[in-house]
Amino acid sequence: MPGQKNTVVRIKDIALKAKVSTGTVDRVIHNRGRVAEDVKERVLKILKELNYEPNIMARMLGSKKQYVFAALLPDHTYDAFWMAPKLGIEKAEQDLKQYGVQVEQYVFNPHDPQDYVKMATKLTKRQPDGILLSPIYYNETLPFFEKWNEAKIPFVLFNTQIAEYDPLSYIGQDSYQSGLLAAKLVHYGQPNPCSILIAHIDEEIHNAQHLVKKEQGFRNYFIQHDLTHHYNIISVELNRSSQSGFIKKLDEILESTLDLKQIFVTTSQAFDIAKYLKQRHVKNIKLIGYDLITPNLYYLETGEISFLINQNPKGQGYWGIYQLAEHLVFKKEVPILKYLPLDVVTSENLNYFRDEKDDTFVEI
Amino acid sequence: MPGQKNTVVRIKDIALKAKVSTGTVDRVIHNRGRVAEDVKERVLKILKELNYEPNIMARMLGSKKQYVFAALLPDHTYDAFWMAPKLGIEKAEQDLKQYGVQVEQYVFNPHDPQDYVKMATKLTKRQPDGILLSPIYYNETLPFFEKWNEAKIPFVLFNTQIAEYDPLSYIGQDSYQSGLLAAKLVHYGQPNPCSILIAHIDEEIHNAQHLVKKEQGFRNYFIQHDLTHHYNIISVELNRSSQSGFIKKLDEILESTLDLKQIFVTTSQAFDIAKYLKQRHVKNIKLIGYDLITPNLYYLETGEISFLINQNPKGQGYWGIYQLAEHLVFKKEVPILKYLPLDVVTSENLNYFRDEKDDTFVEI
DNA sequence: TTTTATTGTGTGTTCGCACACATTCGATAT
DNA sequence: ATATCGAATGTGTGCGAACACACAATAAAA
Repeated sequence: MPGQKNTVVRIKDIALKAKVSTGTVDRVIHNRGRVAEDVKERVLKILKELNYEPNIMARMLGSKKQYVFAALLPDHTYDAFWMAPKLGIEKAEQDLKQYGVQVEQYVFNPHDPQDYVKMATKLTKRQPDGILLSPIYYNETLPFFEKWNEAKIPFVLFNTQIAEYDPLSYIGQDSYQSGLLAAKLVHYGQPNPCSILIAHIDEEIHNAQHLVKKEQGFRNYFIQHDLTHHYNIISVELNRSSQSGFIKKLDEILESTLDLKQIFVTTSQAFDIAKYLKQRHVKNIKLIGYDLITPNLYYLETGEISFLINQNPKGQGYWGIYQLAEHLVFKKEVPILKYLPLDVVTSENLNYFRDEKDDTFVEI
Repeated sequence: MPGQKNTVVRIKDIALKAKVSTGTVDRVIHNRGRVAEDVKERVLKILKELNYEPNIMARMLGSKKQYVFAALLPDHTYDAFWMAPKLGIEKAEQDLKQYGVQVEQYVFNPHDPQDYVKMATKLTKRQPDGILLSPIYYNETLPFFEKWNEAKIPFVLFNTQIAEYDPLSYIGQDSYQSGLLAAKLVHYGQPNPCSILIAHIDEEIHNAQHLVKKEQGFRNYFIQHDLTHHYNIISVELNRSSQSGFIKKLDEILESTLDLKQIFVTTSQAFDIAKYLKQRHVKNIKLIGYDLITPNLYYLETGEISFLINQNPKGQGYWGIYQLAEHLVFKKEVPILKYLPLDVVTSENLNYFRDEKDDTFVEI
């Protein structure tokens, strides 16, 4: 690499060349003022000339600045899905501990918007240096975005995207694209005409917008590939609050749709349909769902579920916190939008995706 | 987490508690000797008790030790596959630069064992602190393993595994498992009886052992699922050195196997079969292959290739170097065997796996 | 016994940066 | 003219670990 000095440039070197003290250079670098305009110019010029890059190690060591990040996320005792982000957040905290990063978790009842607001308020009072949240309540969230913008506290969204305000970044999946992917898998496994069911289960828990996009993607695959006249795609919203209602509804669909060959579950509750199919001894209907939660994995192993699309929830938590650190601690630029890979998981490659011990292996 | 102190433990704290000086603690930590046995025990105990973890920043700053790693890998101009590991290695070098890590690449002509030995010799002369290599020539490699063991230079293998000697770790995929995965995909897309072709192309370039394991995994899937009487699985070795011979062989197979519905290509040359199928206007044969190289991606987009299994070659390079750093720089324990995830790639989720810019997103 | 290794232990300096504090200098006010 | 103030600049210390060195105590060799 041309022009690249192999001797590392230090503040001292800059000071020497600019004929000032290190203190002055320091003031210029951190823009702390109290430097004559001409001197500042001179130092800035040399800084650029020598391509000065601060030594991160020394910087960290010197300033004992502590960073407090706050994470706002649903309580995993209500929905097991949220266990993974929590683990990711904690892993990130562990990795970043030595850089003075500390993460406080604010968990709320995902069924209760009031609780969401309450915890968000509490979090805001704490005045953290950065915020990570899954903004599952749209309207309730917006006022906080304004507050945080005013207070210049960067926030990162995960799992649920709200595009109206500009977060530092969004970490999650492209729901539309994941619908397309699911459709591809369905189509690949079912090349002949048939009926396909899209099932949204317990939609009010996760943000409904996700599910809509998944369905759009799914349906558009068939439109784009000019397959609409071969496939009869129906969609249904199911609710598990009443177990008998849930089963009755499914019974109805199966009775009225004799050529039903595939079910695409847009949430992580595929296992409930799998259970139903097993009970009814239905063998010829294939199932695709989301998320590697335990009951899903069981049916993936037994074959009731063909594929699970991994939303990498642990990674969402991990990278969310990591983004904040990249921005605040390492002062790097971070991408505004970051979609995580859409992992196709079967019982054959499951091992590499499930959360084993401290596995940090990864795609780069 | 119970028992977790939130105050960071320093050498000073250990020294205080053990009623010795920091120098003594330092000697114990680095096992430099010159410490009375009983004192050593005491310090060690307290070290463990307080769960001491050295401050990386301070460690790096204090010792300006530079690490030289050497990477031995095939020249990507002979086989595009090797571009990705190279990029991964360079990315790791970039990430680790600030910790004083420097990587030297030794590239060889993958068709020439002599060149392999020549570069390995050159590398060995350099006496690097750590070595990363893809040992594609078994016999030629063993003597070097001995030399490196003697010189106590840790080495990491990637892509090709040699189990006889004990490397610091192996980074790559589980070929057998990837065969199973491919079989699952084939079976899912072709539930009805048919013939299936396993094609090994240009096998002498990559290590043949890989391909054998892939085939084993593939065939065993059908055995395990008691499907052998439904499927006729044939395998063939193709060589592209003669284009006409390549085509002739395929013509023969297609003529003699009328119910051929799926082809599983165990190498990254699926695109060549795809090209053939397109030329012959064969529409009803599905194709599964490996690796996201450009020609494969083209046929993945156009639909000739159904799935590609991503071997994550960039990740192999990246994590290989990273493992060395974990061991030598960060003094962490590293897993001996590290299998990278088996990614199922279609045109719908391709974007998240192909190497875009600086993407560092990942599963954790 | 004195000298010389050997072992055990403590002290001090260094790394590059951040930040608190000290100093200089000129301008204005008294 | 001298005190006062504030802007501009310099100096000094600490962060935590690594490592060189100093010194003490003891053991071995003279």
